[in-house]
Amino acid sequence: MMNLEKLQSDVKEIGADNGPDFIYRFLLSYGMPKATIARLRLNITGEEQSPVHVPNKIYYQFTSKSNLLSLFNLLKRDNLNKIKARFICIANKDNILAYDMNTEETLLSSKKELYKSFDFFFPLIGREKKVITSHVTVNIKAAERFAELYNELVIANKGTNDVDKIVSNLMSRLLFCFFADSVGLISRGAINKIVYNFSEESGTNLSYLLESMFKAFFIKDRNGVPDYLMELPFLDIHMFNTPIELPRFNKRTRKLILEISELDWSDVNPDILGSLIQSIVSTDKNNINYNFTSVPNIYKLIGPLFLDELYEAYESSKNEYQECLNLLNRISKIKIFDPACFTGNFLIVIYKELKELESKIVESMRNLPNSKEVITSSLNISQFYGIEKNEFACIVTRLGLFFTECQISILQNGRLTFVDHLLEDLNRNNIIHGNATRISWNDICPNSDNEIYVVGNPPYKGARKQSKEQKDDVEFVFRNHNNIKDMDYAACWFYLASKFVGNSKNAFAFVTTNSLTQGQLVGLLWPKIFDENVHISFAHTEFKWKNSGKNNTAVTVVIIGIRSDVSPKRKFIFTQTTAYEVPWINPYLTAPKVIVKKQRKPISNLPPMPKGNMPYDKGHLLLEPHEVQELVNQYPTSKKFLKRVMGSDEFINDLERWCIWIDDKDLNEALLIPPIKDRINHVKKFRLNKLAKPPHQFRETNITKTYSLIIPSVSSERRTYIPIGFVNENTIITNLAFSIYDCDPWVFGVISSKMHNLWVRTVCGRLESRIRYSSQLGYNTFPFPDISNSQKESIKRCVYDIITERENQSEKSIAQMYDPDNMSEGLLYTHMILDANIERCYREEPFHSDQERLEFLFDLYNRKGD
DNA sequence: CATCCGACAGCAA
DNA sequence: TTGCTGTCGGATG
Repeated sequence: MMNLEKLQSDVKEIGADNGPDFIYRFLLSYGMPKATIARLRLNITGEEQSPVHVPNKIYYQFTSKSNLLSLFNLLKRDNLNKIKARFICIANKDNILAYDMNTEETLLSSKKELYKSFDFFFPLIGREKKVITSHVTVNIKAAERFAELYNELVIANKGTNDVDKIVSNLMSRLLFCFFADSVGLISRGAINKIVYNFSEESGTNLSYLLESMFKAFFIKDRNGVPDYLMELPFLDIHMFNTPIELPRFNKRTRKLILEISELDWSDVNPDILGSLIQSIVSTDKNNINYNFTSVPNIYKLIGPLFLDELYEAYESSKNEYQECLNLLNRISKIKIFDPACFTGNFLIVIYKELKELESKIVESMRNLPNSKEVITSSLNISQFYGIEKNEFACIVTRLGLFFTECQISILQNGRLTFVDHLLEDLNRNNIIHGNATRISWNDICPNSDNEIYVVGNPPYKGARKQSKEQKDDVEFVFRNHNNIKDMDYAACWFYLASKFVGNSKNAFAFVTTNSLTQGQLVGLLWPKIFDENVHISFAHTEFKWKNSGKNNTAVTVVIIGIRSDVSPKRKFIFTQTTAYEVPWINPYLTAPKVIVKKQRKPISNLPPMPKGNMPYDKGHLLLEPHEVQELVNQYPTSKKFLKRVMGSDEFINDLERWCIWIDDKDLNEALLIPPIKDRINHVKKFRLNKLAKPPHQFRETNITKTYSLIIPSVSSERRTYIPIGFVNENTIITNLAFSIYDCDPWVFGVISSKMHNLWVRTVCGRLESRIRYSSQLGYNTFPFPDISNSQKESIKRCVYDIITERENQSEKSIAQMYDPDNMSEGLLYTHMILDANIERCYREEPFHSDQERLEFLFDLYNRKGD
């Protein structure tokens, strides 16, 4: 067992020393044998940049380049999977980027501070579970205390009008005070001291004390400021310049304030700040989910959008004084605009990044022999624009940017200088409180000749889950279009941003739900976007949402970057481990140039595929096996009115479920059975004013005479084939599966085929990443040639073979038979034969890859559409 | 009439 | 708490 404390202190020492032996000493502390390290050293050919590689453990490359993320993207172009290592690391003189191939986490740190995240590399010493480092716990503690204070105040002031408003007003002023305290805008520890000394322990006069404190900041001539507040400076901050109503305090809330003010607020990590605020405002009732974007995800977005390019420009111009000056000038004019900024994570991270680039340029210039004048930084927070609907979050963004500016100033000058200048920046305020779907973006961030980059993570909300207000917003944004009621809320931002960057050299990129790149949304939204003369410039394919908050939202996201057609750039599709250049990126975030729209009827010669029957019953027409037992035992005649039902779950996992199924002519007889009558009454109640269909029946009453095909609408994406099957006339298929009634067996063959499965995976929607079969999108659009009877016969034989093969293992459920890790050879073989038969319907020459199959299908689809 | 979706939902390990 | 995998209902075209 390794001594973790020693490990951490070793990493700290190695990072601080930062000699040329960094990686070797690093590996040594993580328990790598001395012999291995000696061997690694031998491999070095003298080139500074040759990588250090311990197979299956770590791959480390040193670089002289300053932007590690760009280099990481570059490395992805050769596919990280080819490098056999758990950790991929890139480092330059000061910083290190590490990527964990298993957990897909990215760590970006200075070498000096690497010890704070030393647990990131625990897998190297055989520990998977991470411990939380003290550095992080302090910040989380601050966040939790702050949220606790908020909640306690709301409880303590219950009954007061506008409690939330009053409390959040106070919270923003307190947040300001704690930050101001940490950067020395107020003398350090002053807030804690004043509250401790001059308020009653019971908290009764704290409200009054704080009021006087806030007032004191705004009295320029200090007239009327009580002696005990004289150490507070005059700070002309417009957004706090109006008196506010304060909540009542008690012993507990006073104590919390004291505790919070004792914590160190000097580390404005936007990630932490975001989690802090999210925990406070995420209980919001106006149906907006507040989520902050993690720092690694922000980097995924800003790199390809503009940062990589700026760094390239820097690398190529750092030896030319004039070119450096031009670049500085360019940076000082860039505008960054987040129209859904929440607590400003994007803006703060980008501000820091640009500031760092700027200082690198300045440093390069100073070192040039012909360096003339003294160059100083000119990038400032008034180049950062934002819109945020939540007022509190909006204020936090302003404060976050301002204090980041203060911190950088302290870092560069050793102390806080030009305070008036800084305050002026804060007062200029380009962070607007408002609804981004309603106000003109151009008024907030005026288009000019200079570059504007729009970034962010706009709120997602599916069409059926939007509030009335959000629905109206969508209607308003797309007021010039028809057929827009199924838009996701986030689509508003994509459309408005496309209008904003169209025909300019501006560009935008958003983190967003993968729903926008799938299923019906593709056909609904993207043609409208492309009409604005823009195209997808880069994309990061889907990954699971993650941030450092407590409860991670269950959602799968993508990153999409969009540019105007007048200023195209090289196009890249990124995955977690690769980056490849493509000539074109479609809304599915793949390369072929195609958009598949919903079809009412099959475009090929295939029978119609309706959805199954929907109970629409709040469960009252459905019965579990034990309920059937009880019912039949008590009322044997009820047997006549019971049928098996099958949705996806029942079919795939071999579950038994029953329903009440009554022909109209038998209704009176059925009503004689009290439990059935009872159930029907419940359904009647539920359907009141909703549905005309009589309450003893499902909403649809389709039934087969012979056999019907069942196709699950949602199923696991891990299976090679979407399992489908036949059911007889005694089974009712529910709305959770599709069906083809009285289905000819050769159709089973078409739907089971690899060709069809590929098509469905590509053009249908998903539930997160699950397969979501749909008839209008995947079946009706499927291009399949007209085939002869003899072709149908041979497909039929393949189908019978598959069915026989399934019967041979009938003790298993479909899920077990099609378990991707455990499919029987027989079943695999019969499917393979079927695939070959189906593919011969398209052409004689065999297909060599799925890529080729898809391209062939898209081509056929495009031609069928004509 | 009948569909496609969910900043998901619910269960098991 | 994480991993796995499909419910349910209804506004919408």
